[in-house]
Amino acid sequence: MSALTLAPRALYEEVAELLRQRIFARELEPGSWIDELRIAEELGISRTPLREALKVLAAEGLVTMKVRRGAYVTEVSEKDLRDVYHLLALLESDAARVVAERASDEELAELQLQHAQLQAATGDRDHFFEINEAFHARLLALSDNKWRSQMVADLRKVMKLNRHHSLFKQGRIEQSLAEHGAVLQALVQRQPEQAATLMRAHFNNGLQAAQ
Amino acid sequence: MSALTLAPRALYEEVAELLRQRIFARELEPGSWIDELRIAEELGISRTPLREALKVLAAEGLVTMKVRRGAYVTEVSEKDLRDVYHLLALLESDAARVVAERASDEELAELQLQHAQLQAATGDRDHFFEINEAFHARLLALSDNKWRSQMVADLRKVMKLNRHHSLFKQGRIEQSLAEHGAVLQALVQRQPEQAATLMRAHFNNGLQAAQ
DNA sequence: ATTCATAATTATTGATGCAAAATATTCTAA
DNA sequence: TTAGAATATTTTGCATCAATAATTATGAAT
Repeated sequence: MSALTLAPRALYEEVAELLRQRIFARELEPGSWIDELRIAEELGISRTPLREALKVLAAEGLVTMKVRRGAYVTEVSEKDLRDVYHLLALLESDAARVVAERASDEELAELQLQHAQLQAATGDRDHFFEINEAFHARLLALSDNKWRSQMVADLRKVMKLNRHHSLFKQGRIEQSLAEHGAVLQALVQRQPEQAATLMRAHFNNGLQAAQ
Repeated sequence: MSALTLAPRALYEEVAELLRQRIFARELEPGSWIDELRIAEELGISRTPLREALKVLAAEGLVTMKVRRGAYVTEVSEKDLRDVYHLLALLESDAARVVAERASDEELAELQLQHAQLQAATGDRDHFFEINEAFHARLLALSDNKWRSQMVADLRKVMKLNRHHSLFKQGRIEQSLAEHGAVLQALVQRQPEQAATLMRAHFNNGLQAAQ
């Protein structure tokens, strides 16, 4: 990949990203033990940067460290998923409230553009999912609180760990699009409480669909 | 400490905790570079567990890693502090709402006991601070969402990084105690929205005092 | 005297090696 | 045949070592 040479990251960062992808792709299954030696050999690296990467993932909640037992892919229970959705609803609805209050007209127009792209992507599930994430990420960025953005990013990673992922359900895509549209309308009309309420509902519906 | 032998942790965990204390004690100042070699020698350990500890602290937000430049103690700006307080208000007020709805009478009685201890500690600033933290931690635990507890714990660490700490201000202790009492009353009277509102006010006042 | 280039020093990053601990296996005894 | 103990193997965790990158200092040229 050419990006690696252009934006040089430390090896442990690269490894952390690769492990994330393997975890989300279920190549590393929740509950399973992560064989340091095997992966280090496979990647042609030493255990040192791999161990540092595992500690980063542990802080994100994707893996769980056990003393003298090594690293395990975190298992996300039904209750965990409910708890995570609860927090995402809380944090992102608050973000929507802030954006409705403080974003510029240009920034809101940008969100509308992204929503239009989302509308055009209902046919391609993976593409829809990608743009959907970008929309939420942009809203977060507009709410201008890097700590919240970081927390939401971590929670979303945990959410993706669970096999019952809302957007995987039939019919959820259309409903999700409609809910996004409603939130967007509230944002554009500068109705903070309405935007927050609709965003909360969006997550509650997502949780319903995931169960 | 005898606890260390009873609950054996990995060395990097011990080191992480020690670094946290040094950071909070301002022995390591915000913005300053962390000399790995020096600290490793000082502690009589190798740099490997120290580096792993630094990555844990980086994930918590206490230190910032720069590529090929090592670790720096995070500098918390005024805006950062406002943003962190905003999130703490959001998360802990929600926790108060949940506790008012779902905690058992015994659990609420336990909180009342802690509040009584807080009342008795207004003379000793450090002691008051300690019990205050325990009260908030207990409330969080009762709200039964480990992801929120983890996030709040991380945010509180960042908050403690800032030199303008609300409880350091004169007169804030008495006000803080009164606000705690009001929250507790709402909890005992099972008024979720009132508890949430009062908790939000508690944090907003804390932020005012910190500036 | 100042600026640019080169060299030297310093510190981070990654690899390798070793010891301790935990688990699995095998052997013996009941 | 099964249970328990001892041994062997596997794997983590820490230390040491090597290499790469960055910064600073020194020297030369304009």
